[in-house]
Amino acid sequence: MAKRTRIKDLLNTTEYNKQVTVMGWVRTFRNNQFIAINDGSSINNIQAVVDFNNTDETLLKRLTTGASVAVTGNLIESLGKGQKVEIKVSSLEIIGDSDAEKFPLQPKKHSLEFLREIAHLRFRTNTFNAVFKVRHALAFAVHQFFNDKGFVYIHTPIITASDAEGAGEMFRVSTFDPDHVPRNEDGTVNYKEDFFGKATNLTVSGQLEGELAAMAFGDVYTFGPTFRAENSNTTRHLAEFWMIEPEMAFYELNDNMDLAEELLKYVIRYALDHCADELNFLKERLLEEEKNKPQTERSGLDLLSKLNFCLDHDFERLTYTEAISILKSSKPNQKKQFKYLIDEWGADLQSEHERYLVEKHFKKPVILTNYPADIKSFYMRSNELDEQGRKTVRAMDILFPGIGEIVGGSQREERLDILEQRMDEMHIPKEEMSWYLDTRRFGSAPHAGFGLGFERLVLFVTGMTNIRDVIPFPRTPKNAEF
RNA sequence: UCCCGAAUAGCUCAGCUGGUUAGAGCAUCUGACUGUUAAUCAGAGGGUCGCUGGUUCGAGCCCAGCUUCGGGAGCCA
Repeated sequence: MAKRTRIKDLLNTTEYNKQVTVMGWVRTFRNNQFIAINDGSSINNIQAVVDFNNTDETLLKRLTTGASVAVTGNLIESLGKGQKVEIKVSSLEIIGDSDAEKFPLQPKKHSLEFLREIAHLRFRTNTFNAVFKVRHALAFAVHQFFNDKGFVYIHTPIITASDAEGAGEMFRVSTFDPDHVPRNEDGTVNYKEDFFGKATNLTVSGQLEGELAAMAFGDVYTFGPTFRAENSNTTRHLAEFWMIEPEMAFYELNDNMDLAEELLKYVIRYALDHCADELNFLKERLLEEEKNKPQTERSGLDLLSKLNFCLDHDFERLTYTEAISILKSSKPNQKKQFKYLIDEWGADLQSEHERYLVEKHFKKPVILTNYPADIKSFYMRSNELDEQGRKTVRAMDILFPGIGEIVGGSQREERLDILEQRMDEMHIPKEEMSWYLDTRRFGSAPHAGFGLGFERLVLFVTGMTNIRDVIPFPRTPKNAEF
């Protein structure tokens, strides 16, 4: 094809009176002469002006919303207000027609629910253009952050045989014909006949494999798709989501927290620096949205202020025990406004409690640490019993306003005997995990890591409120379209 | 999975106490206009009221079940 110039470059230029060719999709065609063209390079359109008196009428009729076009013409300073530059069209070609009666996107506001039903076309809207640009920038920033720090990007397997991670329900991977599953004499499924010769699943976490690599490279991370077959129907859960999981040798819990906070601030700053147009658009969009909400439900800060606030303040760090005592004496607990009242140490925190801490009490991101051992995973590093004889582990959760848990991590238990004891207590089969325990048998070392839910990060940075709107093709219970 | 709510034109919604031919804005189409910014003006077309069953002389409206969607909870990232 002929060379094209990206609209983004033209919008920023001051070099007028030069011949340019632009290819993109028609957003609107106004007044029989003004084509707003978008090619995805910018959230902003370029205006191409057609001389309708000297243009074939049937050609003009084909300038419908969604059609792809190539226009060539002189780039000039715009004669109208609202844009700096425009193209005075000398040649116009419709590359692909778009039947106006059938094309579902109109030059007007659509509900996110409707756009979710046409996720294959929603890329063509301003909102999703912005969201997925920011998503890209964040992903890129993650790699840059770790690469600059000398971390090794490890590709952990997507198909796994281990089912001991306990991170959630798993999707089975099998080539069996579901109508003719081979069985053993006792009626159980004979997985020896299956593709891998054993029962296999889609991964729920790359952590255990990450630990293996960390015991050689020191600092590693994974960034890949993760699958949970939980029947979760919320604005914060996906059956297929992307997770970033760094794992660092010779790290303790504090080092782990430092890294997580640094990472989050780095990628947020990167988005602010590289997606100014997009974030500004999303900010305005959010303000518009909130106009229809009662005062009490509006967020105090606009999107950009919220992100900057996050960069300018240290995350609040406190232990589970400290959190319980704050919650115990909190107003909603005293006035019995919590659905689940806090009375005893050891209870798991409900999201209403997490929200109270983050959104009401501290009003900033919070890192909770040292949870009761009973409510956490087997691999987390045990602390000494506290003065009251209570057992905690070196876990940390980072809670973000409006999102809840965005990071979950811990220092890992590096002592073989204690790890094995914990596995026994929690009925985790040690035989199947022998490869994992080898890390503790041979040159064990203190290490730590965490998982960052990528879509939850994108939610926070874009200000979107439903996780289905920050991944191109969301997979949720009863939904695997496209 | 549980609780709450919703489903009416392509989209966003209205539809009274159950009563004649189900409405509006936007979009679309036709025409006019021609420096517009979600252009404007005039006109036209467009409906199995989510599905199944029930109550009733009569159901978009009431009842039951189902489906899908939204919000919240749980599980978590």
